[in-house]
Amino acid sequence: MKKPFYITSTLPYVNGEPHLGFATEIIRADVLARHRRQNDREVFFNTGTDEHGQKIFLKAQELGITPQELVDQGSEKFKALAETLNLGWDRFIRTTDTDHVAAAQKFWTICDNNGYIYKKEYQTKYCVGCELEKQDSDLEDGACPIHPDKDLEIREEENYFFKWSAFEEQLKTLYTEQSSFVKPSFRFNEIKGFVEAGIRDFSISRLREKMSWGIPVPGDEDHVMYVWFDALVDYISTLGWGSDDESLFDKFWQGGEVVQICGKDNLRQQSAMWQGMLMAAGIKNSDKILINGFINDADGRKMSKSLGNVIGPDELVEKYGADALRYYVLRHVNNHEDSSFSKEQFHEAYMANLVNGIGNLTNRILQMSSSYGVKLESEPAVHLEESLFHSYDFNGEMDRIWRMIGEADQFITDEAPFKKIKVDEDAAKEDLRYLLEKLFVINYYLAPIMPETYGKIRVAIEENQKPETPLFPRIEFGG
RNA sequence: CGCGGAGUAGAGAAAUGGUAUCUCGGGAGGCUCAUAACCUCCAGAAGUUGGUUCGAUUCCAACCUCCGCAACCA
Repeated sequence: MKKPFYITSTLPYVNGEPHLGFATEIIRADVLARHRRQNDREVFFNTGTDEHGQKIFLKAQELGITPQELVDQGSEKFKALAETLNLGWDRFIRTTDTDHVAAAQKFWTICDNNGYIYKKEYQTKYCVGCELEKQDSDLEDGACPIHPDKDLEIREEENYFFKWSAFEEQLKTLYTEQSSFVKPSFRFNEIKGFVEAGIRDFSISRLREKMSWGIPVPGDEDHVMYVWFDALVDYISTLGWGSDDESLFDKFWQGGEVVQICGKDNLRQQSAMWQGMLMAAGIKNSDKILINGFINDADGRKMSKSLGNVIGPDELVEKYGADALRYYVLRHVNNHEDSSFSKEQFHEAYMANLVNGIGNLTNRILQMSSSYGVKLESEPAVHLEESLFHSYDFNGEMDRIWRMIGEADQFITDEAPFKKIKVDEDAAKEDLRYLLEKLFVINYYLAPIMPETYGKIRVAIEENQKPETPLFPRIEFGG
């Protein structure tokens, strides 16, 4: 019996547009889910939206709508990715879902009962110019960058704190025992260094009178939970943890292999904060945290609205199709490092590897096999264990598959069955049988990556007919 | 001396203590099954300065340049 496989993306904060970075994260999660299913494992693939907190609260005020209306609209944009990117998740959880709210409160209560939550005075820095609290990271030279001439007010309030520092040793032990807990290793080193430097308890509540858009703290009506404490619990609440039926939680979290994928900005939250929270609640830790890099523009600058250099997944999918974007983020977005992105690069990769690569190869093989009357008699063996997706090497697996495509192209040139057919029909047919088998195998490996293309090639082989319309049509570059 | 990462053909990437590989782009040729696709060949690269070594792109040191993080962030 193979171990069940649990994969979750982060829950993007609903106050934003889906961008290429998140598209990469969730496509990779989807590919892993499909790949593990292909390997006969039971899979639970989780995603959703993170919907509480101050930013939502303020934005809703600004728009003159309720926070609930705002998050209802926002979560639809992320839900739509299922169709845009062809994703097959098992649950799209919203942190405003009633079962999640109940689970988050239960999680709080357990941590509290175990002695890991306490109340303490908390100092905040408040800029009277902005009329907002400021984090240290918002400040420049200890002053608000927008109002550097105004002094910051120090305000005190009582907050609940999570006793994260109690888990410093346990976290170190976790990192020692699970030697590849965080991938890649340089990110693992980063978080180890962070924890070894000493961790501080963090605030996990906000005063309701100041910011009411959060999950109520159990037993204290004056406070709501800080958004991170609530949101991270989604990874288990989605499985029914804390509900009447914990069977999915037992199967996929307790009894399964738990993999989380996130961007590098989430390293700390996923691999240290959340792990500490799990320890506090007495729940098993995750098994692996995969950390992606960022996607920047062609000049290496962060994509942002203010720079006007944002390229969204929607426009790419509209022009090139979901499979093309899925292909691109797996092969040309670096497994771990930051990557640059431009429409030119994308177009180039599409033309070279999809149009001229797998698309053209499919046509040349099926053109010959159908006209020579050679059909695939039986399905060849596929060695699924060779896939590098087992070890989360997206780029490597893609290169491996495209090497096979190149070999098939070269075989056609070298053996020239289109010439042979005139002088040695049997030999030519033998070549075609080999090529059909090769195409079948390649296609099998492509299945988790490009589900739509996989289906088309499968039909083409079965019917022994080249696709009526090209798998990947030639497209003029523009826009 | 806050912590960390990265510098490889025109562009993007990879591997490696001993001939530096791949993709795109440039040049030449071949082929005609294929979506002007495919195949072959050619030109073109290790930031700087030292050190270790028979030999360094690889290991070490310094410097230069770029980029993250520093408790909100894919």
